[in-house]
Amino acid sequence: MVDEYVRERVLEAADRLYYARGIQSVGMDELRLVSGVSLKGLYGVFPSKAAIVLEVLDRRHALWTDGVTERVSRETTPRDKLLAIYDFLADWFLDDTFRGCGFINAFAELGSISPAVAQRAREHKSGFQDYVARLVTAAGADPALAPQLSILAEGAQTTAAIAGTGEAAGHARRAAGILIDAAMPA
Amino acid sequence: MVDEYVRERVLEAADRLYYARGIQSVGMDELRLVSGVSLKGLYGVFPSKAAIVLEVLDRRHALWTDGVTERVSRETTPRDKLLAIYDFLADWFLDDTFRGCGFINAFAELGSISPAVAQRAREHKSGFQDYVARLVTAAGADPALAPQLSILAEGAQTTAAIAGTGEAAGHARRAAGILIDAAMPA
DNA sequence: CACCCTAGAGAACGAACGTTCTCAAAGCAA
DNA sequence: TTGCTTTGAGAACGTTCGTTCTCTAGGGTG
Repeated sequence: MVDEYVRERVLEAADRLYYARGIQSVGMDELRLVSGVSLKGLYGVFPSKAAIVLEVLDRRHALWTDGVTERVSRETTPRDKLLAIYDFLADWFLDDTFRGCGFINAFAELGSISPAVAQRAREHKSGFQDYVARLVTAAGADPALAPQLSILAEGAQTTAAIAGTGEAAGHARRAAGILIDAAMPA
Repeated sequence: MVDEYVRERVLEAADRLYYARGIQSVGMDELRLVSGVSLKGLYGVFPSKAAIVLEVLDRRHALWTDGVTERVSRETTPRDKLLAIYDFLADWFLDDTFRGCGFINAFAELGSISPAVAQRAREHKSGFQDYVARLVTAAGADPALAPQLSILAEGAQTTAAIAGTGEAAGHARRAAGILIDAAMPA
């Protein structure tokens, strides 16, 4: 299907632009320019900018989930799997396109005026929290560890974004190690 | 000075509107309506919307700093002072106007297109991190504890904002207690 | 009362936005 | 070639924004 190819080109360009500069700061004309798809083409495949935004978020959620699970799966022990989350973050923070969590950014920008955007952000975050909770359960640790590790990951992302440096990943990783040790059975 | 009164009325209304709905979503006309200051009056006291945004951020930084230090000062032991940060957050999260950290939100919305906004966000965060570091030093704990506690506070704010609930404060507080114990001399 | 200065209401302006429309070029079928 | 359909470039439309301008009403001062 040629439509699928056009869709992907648009979504890839939209994700890059929206993430780098904010959603409201990027107009349809610039998306046309960068994606190479004419305005008529854009509106032939998507009904509106709002629909593109939601699909971009869905796509980004899938990329994030794949990236984290892939990195975690490379470790063998339950403890290392939990810590791998912060290794994944460390790598991400070094990417010079890194500008924080796209869902936090989208929520900050549109969460209060677009219920659909707010819902995607909530689903993204609760999905991650559930994933961490499953890793914690598999590790046989106190379930209370899960939200603590999630909050550390969350805080590392915004701290790194605003500071413009990646150190937060290491700080969060060390804190996670201590919390894991405190929550794991001897 | 009557100008000072007008300024404060404008800044208070702007802060409330920008925080609740995002900066770009609030026009000067609505600010006129809510503040009760005419457009001519607005532009008589502020040169532009961008200037209002920066002053709103400065004002919000002062309010945050005052609120945290006041809450911390009510505790006596170094350990309780550190934990008081999360008690302050817990109260804030219960406020039904709570919508996350205004600096994270402003950074997400404008950080990449307004260097001045990005700078205020960085200054706000590094100011808080320095404050936590001073409390950690006063407690005689390992300095590495400071960024860990800052990241927990950061993560609690965004987690609470997106989830729409305040539980994150308690989770962060419990994690902080464990990290403090691990970093304090016996 | 007459005068002047101020200040508010709101029109006006130029730019930018999301979305739709026009029109000419291009591809394809016969 | 001729005719039909599709497509892209970009003009156009209606709205909204930040900012400025106009005009008028009101209030203080002589």
